[in-house]
Amino acid sequence: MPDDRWENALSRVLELTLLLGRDATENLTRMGLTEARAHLLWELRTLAPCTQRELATVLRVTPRAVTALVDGLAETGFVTREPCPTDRRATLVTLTEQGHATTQVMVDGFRNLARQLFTDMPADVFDGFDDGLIHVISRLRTLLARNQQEASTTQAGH
Amino acid sequence: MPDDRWENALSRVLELTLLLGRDATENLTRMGLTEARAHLLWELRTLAPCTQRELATVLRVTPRAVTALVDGLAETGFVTREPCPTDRRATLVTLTEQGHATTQVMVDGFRNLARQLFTDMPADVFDGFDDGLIHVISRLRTLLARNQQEASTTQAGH
DNA sequence: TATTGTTATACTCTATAACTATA
DNA sequence: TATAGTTATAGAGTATAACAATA
Repeated sequence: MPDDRWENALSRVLELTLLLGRDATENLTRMGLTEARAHLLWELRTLAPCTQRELATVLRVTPRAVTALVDGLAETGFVTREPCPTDRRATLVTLTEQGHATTQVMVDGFRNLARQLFTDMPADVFDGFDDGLIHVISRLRTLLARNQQEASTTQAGH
Repeated sequence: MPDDRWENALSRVLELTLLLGRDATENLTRMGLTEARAHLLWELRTLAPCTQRELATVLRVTPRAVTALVDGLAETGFVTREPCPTDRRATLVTLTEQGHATTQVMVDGFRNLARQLFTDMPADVFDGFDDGLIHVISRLRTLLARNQQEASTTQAGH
């Protein structure tokens, strides 16, 4: 198989990420959310109530960034902070009623998008698409793990 | 087909975008680039020399943002500004030698990634994956165009 | 001692608005 | 008048470092 076809496919993947990002930003803006805050809310949907430390880990940002994001989400009424009963250093972030309603809108939007993207895709194409996704994600995970390893050995070398 | 499979596929697409972003950020950081600056450089690869106005249009950001990005890229030696010979208001952004070398590294990385992602994907799976991408991108374009239209009519209604 | 979250500070990206120079 | 790019200003997101409270 010529490399051209692979490069075209990867170009399409990148275009897809651009278009999805554009769609998401538009919809989130209408809900009064940014992508970073929506990402936190999305994780909270399954993790709440959870500590800011946990959020920092799953979002792959610093605790400082979580403080800022939770500040914003609390000011706009999506979440509240509560003291953690078992660890007085920690605070638990929970969804308000508005926060629950908003994550539900996000879930509905997600399902709706899935339906609109795939509803009239031929079954055999869908199967190949899904298998391809699994394959590509697996490859990418391997690559990232390898980079991670290289980075840490490089650091150790200093 | 049950909606579950569509939702799982969309989840995988989102995961893929996350992983690709992580990989890109890591590689770009090593080159002394951010994603925004790399995006501008990537467009410059085919457009240079071009005006900042053109860059603002293709990057979908304001002229002000382009000024800031070009400032940063010029300071770090990737691009230079030159007066536009046909329009004295405009400036042409061109790639320096370092800029050319860097975009070449980016292209090589892109090709390398395509190879690593698809090299041992069965041909029939690849075909389905690629067809699926085309289908999904087409749907998404339609959706975005519809949202765009709604937004402008809503605005006109005021 | 290690961990949780904060304050202090700074950098990048982006936007709007007002302005200059040019078309 | 309209356009290209800038300055001024502001807000969001993120990072590092120093610190307080707690484990």
